[in-house]
Amino acid sequence: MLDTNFDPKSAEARLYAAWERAGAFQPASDPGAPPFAIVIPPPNVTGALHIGHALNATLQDVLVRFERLRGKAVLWQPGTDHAGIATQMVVERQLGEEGNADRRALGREAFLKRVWAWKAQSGGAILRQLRRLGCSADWSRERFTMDEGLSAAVRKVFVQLHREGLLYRDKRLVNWDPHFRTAISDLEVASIETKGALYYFDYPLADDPGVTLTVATTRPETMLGDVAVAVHPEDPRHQHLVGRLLRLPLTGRLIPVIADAYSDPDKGAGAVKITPAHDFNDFELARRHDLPMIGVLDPDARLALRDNADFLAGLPPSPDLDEALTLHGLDRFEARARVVAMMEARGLLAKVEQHVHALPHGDRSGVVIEPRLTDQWYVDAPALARPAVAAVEDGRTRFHPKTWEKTYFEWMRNIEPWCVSRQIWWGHRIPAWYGPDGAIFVAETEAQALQAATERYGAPTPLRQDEDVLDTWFSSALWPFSTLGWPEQTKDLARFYPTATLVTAHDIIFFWVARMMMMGLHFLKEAPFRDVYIHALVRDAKGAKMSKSKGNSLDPLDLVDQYGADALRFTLTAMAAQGRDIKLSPQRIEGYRNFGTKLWNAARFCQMNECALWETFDPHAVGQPVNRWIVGEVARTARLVTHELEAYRFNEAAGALYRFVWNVFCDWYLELIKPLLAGEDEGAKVETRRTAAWALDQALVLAHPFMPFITEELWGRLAEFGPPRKSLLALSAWPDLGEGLDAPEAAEEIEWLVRLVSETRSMRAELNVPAGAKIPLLLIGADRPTAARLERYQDLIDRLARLDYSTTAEAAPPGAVTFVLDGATVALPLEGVVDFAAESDRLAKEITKLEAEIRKNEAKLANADFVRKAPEEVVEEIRERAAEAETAREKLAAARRRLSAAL
RNA sequence: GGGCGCGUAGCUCAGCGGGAGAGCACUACGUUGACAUCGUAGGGGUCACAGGUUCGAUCCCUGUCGCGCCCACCA
Repeated sequence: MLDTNFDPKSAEARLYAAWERAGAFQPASDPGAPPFAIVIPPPNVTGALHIGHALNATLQDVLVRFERLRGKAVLWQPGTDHAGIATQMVVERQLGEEGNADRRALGREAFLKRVWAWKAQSGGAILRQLRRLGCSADWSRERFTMDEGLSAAVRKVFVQLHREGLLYRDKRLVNWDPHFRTAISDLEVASIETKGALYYFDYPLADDPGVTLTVATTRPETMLGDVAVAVHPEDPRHQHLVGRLLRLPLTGRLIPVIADAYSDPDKGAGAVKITPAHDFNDFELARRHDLPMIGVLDPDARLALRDNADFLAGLPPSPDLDEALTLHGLDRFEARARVVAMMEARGLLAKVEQHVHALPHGDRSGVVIEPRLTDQWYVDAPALARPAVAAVEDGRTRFHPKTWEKTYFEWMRNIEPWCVSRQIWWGHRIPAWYGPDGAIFVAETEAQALQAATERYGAPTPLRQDEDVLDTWFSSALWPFSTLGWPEQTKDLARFYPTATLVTAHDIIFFWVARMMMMGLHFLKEAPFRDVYIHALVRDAKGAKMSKSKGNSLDPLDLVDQYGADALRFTLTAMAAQGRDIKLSPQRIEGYRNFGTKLWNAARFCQMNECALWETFDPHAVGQPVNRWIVGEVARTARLVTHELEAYRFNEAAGALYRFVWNVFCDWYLELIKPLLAGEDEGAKVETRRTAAWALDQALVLAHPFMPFITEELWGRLAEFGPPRKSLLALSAWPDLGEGLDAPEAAEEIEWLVRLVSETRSMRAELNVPAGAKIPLLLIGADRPTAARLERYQDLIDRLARLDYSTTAEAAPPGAVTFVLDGATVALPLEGVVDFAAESDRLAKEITKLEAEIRKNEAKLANADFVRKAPEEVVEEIRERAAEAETAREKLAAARRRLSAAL
């Protein structure tokens, strides 16, 4: 016998082990089974599960379990990401906390050993946590972005793109993170509103120091790298200065005034200083005007002046220059203050204004990003983006909800070259080697590079490998095919690529989805997935994105401990409506935990009543109306849940299931069959037991994707009294019930019954009839079939509505309260039990309500346009509604008259 | 500056052209042997505001106000 509660703590691990033992998570070997593959968005290998992962994984597991039950060969590919900067950051912090030398002092090899050790220690924890949620990924295929196979894929992609001219080395401005001392991509930069100051500097003319041109800057320290001042070509204020030379204060460099439309007469001082090595716009402008580029910051964003040949070139010695050189080695912000002071001392600081502007910050380091001129590797993203855009345009890949396609297009159509090299150590080392003359050899192995070098130099020549590693997202971009064995042409690759659905949050559409699309289309010629389901972000109370670094994340494992995995899963699924972010509350989870308990106790009831599954049970063959009705409801619910899941409306699917189990099966069906189960009619009893068992069984299957543990447990436990199960629930079959099971006449009958009971209960409660009091019920003016129904369900009605007896009658006795059901009047003789004056008031209120309804409907029907233009069935519906309201009003008015007479 | 989304019951949120919904919270009643993690009944909403389209608008369009997010060249 089942306990009154499901105990997740004792059951979850046991059930999970049973699934794994049965190989339930491996794709079906049946070659005829249609494939269905999902690759997991690989979490950071050293990370911990947060609520966003829980949502993401739950939705994938719902789909995967659903499709597995539908008989597909399902592969949920799990794995983890090495997460370059993030992981390196963690280990560097550890080194710091231990008081150890930093990574540079430690050396590359020793440092990497540390990271691998950390990975060995903490890596995989997050995947174990996913198991606790019930995730049915095929763990036997777990991959890691830096394992041997995936690394081979990375090298192959790098080399091939390079050979095709789609990957190249270039010297351009990059977003430089001075904290990590590495380049980062545009995407890893976040604009943050920052308070600063706008400084107005006067730059004197070289041959007429009395005349100055004022420029405004938020970054005074970069003036040391100025190479020009630009004014707008049509700005009358500065026309006469174009072509003349300014003497840059502090350094004495002679720089030209040039005309360029980039300069906005309305911004700042109307003339803008040009520092090509430290500003993206200035860089472009310098290219147009063939200006030199003078970098004045080192990798730590300190001023680099002393041994800086670019900076010193052509500068005559001077006391000013000597003073400027004292800034060497100063941090950029310190230098900023010093430069301002030096300019002020020379009377060249015109003014200072407070200024708020958006500054780029490293999303990991949080420091202000410094544009810096460096050599980096770039992927020709604009070229790769074109097919990726086309694939979504023509519907080969579809986003759900569709609105995200706009975001995708917007970014893809304006994409910039992707800087893929990183000056860190944890990651895929760039497979490029340099010869003594600077020649570059890109090859998948060092041996191949050396071979190429030998050919080039005519003799074996030592090469130096590129020190940098690749952007983490470079390997993630290959995930849908590298995990399947590519570049080998494996059976898995042939079977599961392209994958079916990608499930992810919108914050990584650019980082990941777009890049998988680019790489998948380029290397496999097919988009990596047919559907992209974008789910909500789980946010904190303030609506801020949850993240480990902010420390505002909830721990899903705590919630699992507290409520069970099923409750958390059902909650997340039920809240996963498209298009809105989720704010999670424990109360909500509690509510859905109770739903599990409800299902459990429904099963317990069935068990107590010996509702065992009958192997040859045919739902088409049941005869009792209540059984025919529930069979139809099961079929309807199965169709609905299927339909909603196919459309990725997880919340609708969960809602349909919830309503069926609680509001239909428990609230009504189980109550309605109690007399049958306790009755004398053996035939009806047997049929009802089998039907109840069948309906519950179907419900378990339908609920399994959402609540795998409790349903699997019930599936097993219920078999203790019936025929043995052929398989675990996880490997059973999804209901495929057509419309042949619908039983409209049975449904109408049962719904009438439900309304009669509900209305009667409502009446009793409203009139404060004590819950224990048994009262009679009289049905007046009923047609033959309705009267027959009353007779057929008399016992049931009496029980559910707590009646003394129920019967048909000619007329209501004088002292009776009444209500109207369909065409008939229901009378409850309550003389002496209720206050007739109060009842009269109640009737008056009801009548007023009905009159309002009648007026509304009649006004509609009187509107010729409505009758002419509205669809026939709508007009008909309003007519019926009006007629019903009118009958009800008449009956209630009559009742009120009787009541007055009785008083 | 550009874009996306949201303002519906006390709270968290569904719904989205034809009679306003759920969960929780609240009120009253209830140990009718599945379930008190429960049952029965109930209160509670000019569906942000203003225009428009329509026979009909919470739903579609426009605008306003409020809130959130993404993107954007640091004068």
